Amino acid sequence: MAQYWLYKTEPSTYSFERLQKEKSTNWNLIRNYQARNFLKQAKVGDLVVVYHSGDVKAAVGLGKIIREAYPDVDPDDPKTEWVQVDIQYISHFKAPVSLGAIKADPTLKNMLLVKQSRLSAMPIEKDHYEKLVRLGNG
DNA sequence: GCCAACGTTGGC
DNA sequence: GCCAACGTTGGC
Repeated sequence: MAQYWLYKTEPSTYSFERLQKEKSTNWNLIRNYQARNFLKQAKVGDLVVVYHSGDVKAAVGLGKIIREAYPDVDPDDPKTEWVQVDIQYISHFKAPVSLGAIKADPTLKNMLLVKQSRLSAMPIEKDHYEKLVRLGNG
């Protein structure tokens, strides 16, 4: 059974548009233990909601895991076992789901995204995933 | 092992 | 630009 994740990115660093153009990418440079532990749990076929932080502040579309966690060696910190996963572009939402809309939704406002704003990779419940897709695709 | 100081992320 | 919420670092 597929799991559902929300991965955050700063679009000036790596945008969802760039993922669309490249079709797939390695999701790397996660340097937070909690987020890394979630990356390690990702399985091929899991679905990922991509969220743009910064100026955009909205869930922008969907991707899926195509390669499970493998080493992401940090030259400045080679002894720590950071990991990356590969993700494939699926689709843009017809309309991005803004943080405001997420906070306004009684179910979605309980997501870790809202409660723990610094976390860059996190699990989301199936209900949350489905609600986000519904809001994004109308 | 504790905790104060500092750094980072991300929303406002 | 500021600040809240964390995470990390380093002195003790």
